[in-house]
Amino acid sequence: MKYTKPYQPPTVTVDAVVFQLSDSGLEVLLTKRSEEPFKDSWALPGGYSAQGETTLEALAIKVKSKAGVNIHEDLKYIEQLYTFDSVARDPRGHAVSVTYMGCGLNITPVDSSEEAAFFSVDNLPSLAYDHANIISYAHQRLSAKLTYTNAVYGLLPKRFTLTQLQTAYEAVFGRDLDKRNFRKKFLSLELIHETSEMFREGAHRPARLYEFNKQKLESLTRSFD
Amino acid sequence: MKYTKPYQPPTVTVDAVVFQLSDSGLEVLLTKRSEEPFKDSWALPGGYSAQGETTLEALAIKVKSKAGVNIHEDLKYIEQLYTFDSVARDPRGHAVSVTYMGCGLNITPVDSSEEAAFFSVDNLPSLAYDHANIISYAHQRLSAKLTYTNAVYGLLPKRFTLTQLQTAYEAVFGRDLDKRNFRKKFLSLELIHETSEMFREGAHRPARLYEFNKQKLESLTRSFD
DNA sequence: GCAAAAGTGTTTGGGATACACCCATGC
DNA sequence: GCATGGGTGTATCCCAAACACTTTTGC
Repeated sequence: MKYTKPYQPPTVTVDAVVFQLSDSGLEVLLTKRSEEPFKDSWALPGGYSAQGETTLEALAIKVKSKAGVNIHEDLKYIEQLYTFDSVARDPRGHAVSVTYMGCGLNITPVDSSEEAAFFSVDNLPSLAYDHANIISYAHQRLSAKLTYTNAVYGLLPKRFTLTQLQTAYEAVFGRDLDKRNFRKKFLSLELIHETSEMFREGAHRPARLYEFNKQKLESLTRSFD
Repeated sequence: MKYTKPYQPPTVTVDAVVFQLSDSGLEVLLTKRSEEPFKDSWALPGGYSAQGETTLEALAIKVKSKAGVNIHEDLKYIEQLYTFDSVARDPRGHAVSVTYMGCGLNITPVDSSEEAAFFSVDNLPSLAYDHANIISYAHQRLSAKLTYTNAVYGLLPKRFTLTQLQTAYEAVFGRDLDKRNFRKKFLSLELIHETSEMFREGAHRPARLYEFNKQKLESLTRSFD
C-alpha cells in the first residue's frame, strides 16, 4: 500500500474494567490521575500500548504499575470488551482505546504508582475521558455474561455458599431474586457440586459450601434468568 | 506520561466482514490482494486507519475504494466485532485490526480497485492473515445476534415472505427449522406485520409479503431459538 | 390432474414463576 | 427462648418441540 503522506497511526491505549464484590455490592477499580489531562480525576487503570506487544500484555504492565494489580494472578477471568475510538475522547489527540473487562476477589492494590481504590458501581466519582461510558458498557456485558455463562465463578471464592452465589447475581443484576427458584435452577445447571464442608458464622444455622466444577468460562445451553 | 524511548504505536488497521444472502446461502465479501504480503490471496476488505479518523470512517473509505461497497448505503446494519492484535498476524510488523461485521442485500461491488466478490461461508478460498478466524468469529456473532435481536432485517428486502425469513435463519444457523413452529414463534414476537401484497412466482400458491415494524436493531425479551 | 410451495393446530413435557414455613445455631 | 440466616416443595402457566395434511397456483 502506498501513501503520499507518511502514515500516522492513532495512539493506541488500553484500559481495564476490573470488577469485584464487596459487602457494598459490585465495585470497580480506579486510579487517581497524577498528571494532566484530568489531573486528580479518577480513571480506569490503563495506558499506552506500543508496537510489538499485544494489548493484553500492555494492559498487564500498566495495571500492575499504576494500580498495583496483577491481572493474571488477581483476576480469575478477563476478556476484551470493546474498542473506543472517537477522535475527541482524549484532549491530547486521537487515542484509540482497546478495553478489557475482568473479575476478581479481595483484590488489594500493592505498590502502585498512583492512588488506587475500588468504588461501588452505583456511586462512582466523576471520571476522566469517556470512562463512565466504558464502565457502564462493561457492567452490561458482565450482567449478560452471567446469564449465559458460568462467569460468576470469577466473583466468588473457591468455596462459597448458595447465599453468596445468589448475592453475587443480585449485585450484578441490580435486583433481587427468589431464593427457592434461584437454588432450584442453579443446581439443575450442574455447574457446581456440594462439598462436605459447612460455613459457620454468627448465631444461625451453618451453610453448606459448594464448588464450581470448572473454573473456566463455559457457555450454558439453558440461559440463566 | 513519560517515555525514555519515543512511543511507537502499533499500526492500526480496519477490516470488514460483510455478509449477504444468496441462493447458495450466507456469503461474505472478499477482495483479491494485488500486493504483497499475501499477493493474489483473498482477504477481507480493509486497510490502514490513520490518526484523526474513527475506525468506522476509515473502514468506509477502504471498503469503498478496495471492494466498491458503500458500508453506509449498502449495509442495513453494522457493528464493531473485535480487535485482533497478535504481534505475528501481519508479517510486515505489528498491526492491530479493529474489525466490524455488517449485513446487506444484493450488494454489487462497483469501481473497486481490487477484484471483489462474495463467497459462500461454507466454501471459502484460502485467506490472507488471520482472516479465516475473523470470519468464523463474525459468523458466530451474527448467529447469536439473530437469536436475541431483530437483526435478520439486515439480510432481507423491505418486503419478504415467511419462507424467505425462515431461509435466512437457516442459512445463518446452518440447520433446518420447523416451519410451523418457526412461524408461530416469529409472529408472536410482533416484530413484523403482514402487508396486503402477495408474492407470485412459479407454479404454486402465492406467498404473503411481510414487513418489519422497525428497520433498526432492537433486543428481544424472549430470545429466538 | 399434477407438481410445487404456502399455509395451518394440537398435544405433550419441561422450565419459569409465585409463594410460606421449618431448621440449626449462638447467645 | 429468641433472633438470625439456612434450607426446602408445590401448583400453575406458558413456551418449546414434535408432527402431517390441505390450499392455491401454473402448466
